[in-house]
Amino acid sequence: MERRTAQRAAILEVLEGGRAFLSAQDLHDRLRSKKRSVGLTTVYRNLQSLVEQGVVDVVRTPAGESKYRLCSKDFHHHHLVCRHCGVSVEVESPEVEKWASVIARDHGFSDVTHELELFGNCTQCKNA
Amino acid sequence: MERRTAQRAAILEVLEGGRAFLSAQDLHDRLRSKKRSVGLTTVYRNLQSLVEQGVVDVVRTPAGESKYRLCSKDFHHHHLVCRHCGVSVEVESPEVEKWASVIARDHGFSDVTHELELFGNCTQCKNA
DNA sequence: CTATATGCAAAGTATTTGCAACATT
DNA sequence: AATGTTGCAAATACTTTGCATATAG
Repeated sequence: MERRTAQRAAILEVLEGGRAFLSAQDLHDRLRSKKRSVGLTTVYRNLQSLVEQGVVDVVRTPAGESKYRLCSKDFHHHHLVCRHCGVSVEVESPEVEKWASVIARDHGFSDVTHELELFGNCTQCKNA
Repeated sequence: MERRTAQRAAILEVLEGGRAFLSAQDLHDRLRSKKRSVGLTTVYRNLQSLVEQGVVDVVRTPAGESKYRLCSKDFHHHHLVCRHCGVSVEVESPEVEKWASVIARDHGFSDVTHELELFGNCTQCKNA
């Protein structure tokens, strides 16, 4: 995943277009409606490599689907994600980080990491 | 899922035996080695009903598998789970709850819920 | 006896892999 | 030309569903 290909560019273009978390399927659909179709397999492969590069973040929805979004790679953050449209905000949580390390120590666990995401309805989708 | 069946009893017996999160498959395997075999489908169906009753908690591992464990249904908590053996501790986090509601308000999101789990290596598995 | 639970086999998701054709460098 | 990339079809992993049979109440 180091060559410049039309598919990769198209994928990045869609990702750069919004702040919403999209599934591989969502991305595939959007590309198709923009007449820039890319195989679903290729979408998966590119997303995976973008995740490895730290350019894209993933959240697993409670329904068990992975959703991807372009993210700041420079600071540790979590997301507040809209259940309906997927828009999201990057949020920091110094107090959570601190809490987590205290808990880890108290129970003698090492190498403790945490998974934290907030899900809600954004201002636009309040009704839905 | 309201009748007393041998299968349901066997499943509960295994769940009551430990503090580890088990996948449906794990449970199915343990039942088989105890000579109390239960169909995998039945394991899934019972787990699902136990989850609905609030008796069992689920965590989705980063690998995308659902794991189940008997849990206190009376208070909101999260889990500190060992990546190797699955043992886990229920932990409370008043500061996280508070933080989450502030974030939600600040961004105008409503009905905000959160998914939070801590993963690490327990004392027994430090080496592994 | 009746309704619910079981369990096999088959279907359904979400994602990954094999591999030949293809495009980038 | 050489190697990385694509995309279809097939494989995988987990979970759910259809349906006939068994069983609790």
